[in-house]
Amino acid sequence: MSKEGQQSISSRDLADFLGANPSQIRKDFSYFGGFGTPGVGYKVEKLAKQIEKILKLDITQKAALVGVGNLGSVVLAYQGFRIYGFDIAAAFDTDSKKIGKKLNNITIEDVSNLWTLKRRKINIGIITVPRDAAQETADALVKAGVKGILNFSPCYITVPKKVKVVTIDIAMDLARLPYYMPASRATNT
Amino acid sequence: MSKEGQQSISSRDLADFLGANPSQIRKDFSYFGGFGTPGVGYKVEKLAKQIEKILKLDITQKAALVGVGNLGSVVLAYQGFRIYGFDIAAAFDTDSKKIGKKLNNITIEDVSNLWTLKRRKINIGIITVPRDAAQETADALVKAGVKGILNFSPCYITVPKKVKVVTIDIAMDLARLPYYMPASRATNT
DNA sequence: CTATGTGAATTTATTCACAGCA
DNA sequence: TGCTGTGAATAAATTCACATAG
Repeated sequence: MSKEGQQSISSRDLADFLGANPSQIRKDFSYFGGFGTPGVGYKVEKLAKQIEKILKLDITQKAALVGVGNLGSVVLAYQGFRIYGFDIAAAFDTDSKKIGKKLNNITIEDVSNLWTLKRRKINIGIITVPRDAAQETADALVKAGVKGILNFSPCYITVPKKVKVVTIDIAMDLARLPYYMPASRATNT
Repeated sequence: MSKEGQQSISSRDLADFLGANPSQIRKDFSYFGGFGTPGVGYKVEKLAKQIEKILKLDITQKAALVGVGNLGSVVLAYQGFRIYGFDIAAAFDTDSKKIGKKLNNITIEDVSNLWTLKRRKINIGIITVPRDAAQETADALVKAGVKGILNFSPCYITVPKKVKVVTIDIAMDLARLPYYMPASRATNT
């Protein structure tokens, strides 16, 4: 909107755009102080800046990726992570055939060197290992002093509460669609 | 658990495993009739079958993917979709250089042929086009008679309410982590 | 007038607590 | 005894409704 020269937007239009209720929009923003102008709406530029600040997308932190398999390689290659404040600065794997190889300018290291993260000021871990290895990887990352974990393995992992985990389980999302699809009634008969 | 020979599991253990509250587990299951045995728990096999049935993962439906770009190719290649009842049976794109090519045994077709979906009994659409094209793609899919849409574009799309949309926006999930990370305090000072 | 910000009302989700079954 | 299923109690999220600012 900013690029298109739009100056401001109302909670109603924002709600339409997002498929939500206008009150929801206003209430949510109000929790962070409220930055709209009565009678006008929200200044697009200002709103964007505020949201960036609230979500802390305005600062970049170094991250280490563990598990350079199929998914891991894709994540490593995906530069879009920078927008969200993640700078993938290191990659680890257990496979000796991969260790030492370079991918996207990052040399793959042995997971036994995870402990060096603290020293290297890397405090986000990205888990892209198979499910069975997810918990031990998380443990190692916590031991290495990371403060946040992005978990791509389809499982719940346990960490001390000072560490924040965000699990991204596409499979879980996928499984939602069939449930809502009316066509499935066909098998109920 | 079933593979490991475990016969049954209690709501407490299930809750621990998922990071939830036992009551939550029992309440949720009870909405679908309740299939546990007092004093014992839930029979693992039976539970799995029930959940499959509830989520309708036990039936497969044909799906068409639109947008064979980076993401689209990955999705097309990912056979794991079958588990969730999706059988990707067709792929479409606008790029004439891609049309006619084969990928994973599927010949890429011109999007202008989307209307053939109804005839081909394909009633799920998978959107992997750039954001700007997402809404028009959704419109075309609805016109072609799909009943469900899996939207990988980072935007809200509008469809008639008889059509169910599940949007998978990894970026949105990613953006959550920085917010919760304590280390970010560094910039607040 | 228009659209925000926010208490109050409402709705929805979660948790408690316990009767009753295996 | 151990654990489910479920009403009742509690907590949380959403929506209403309106006073108030531009």
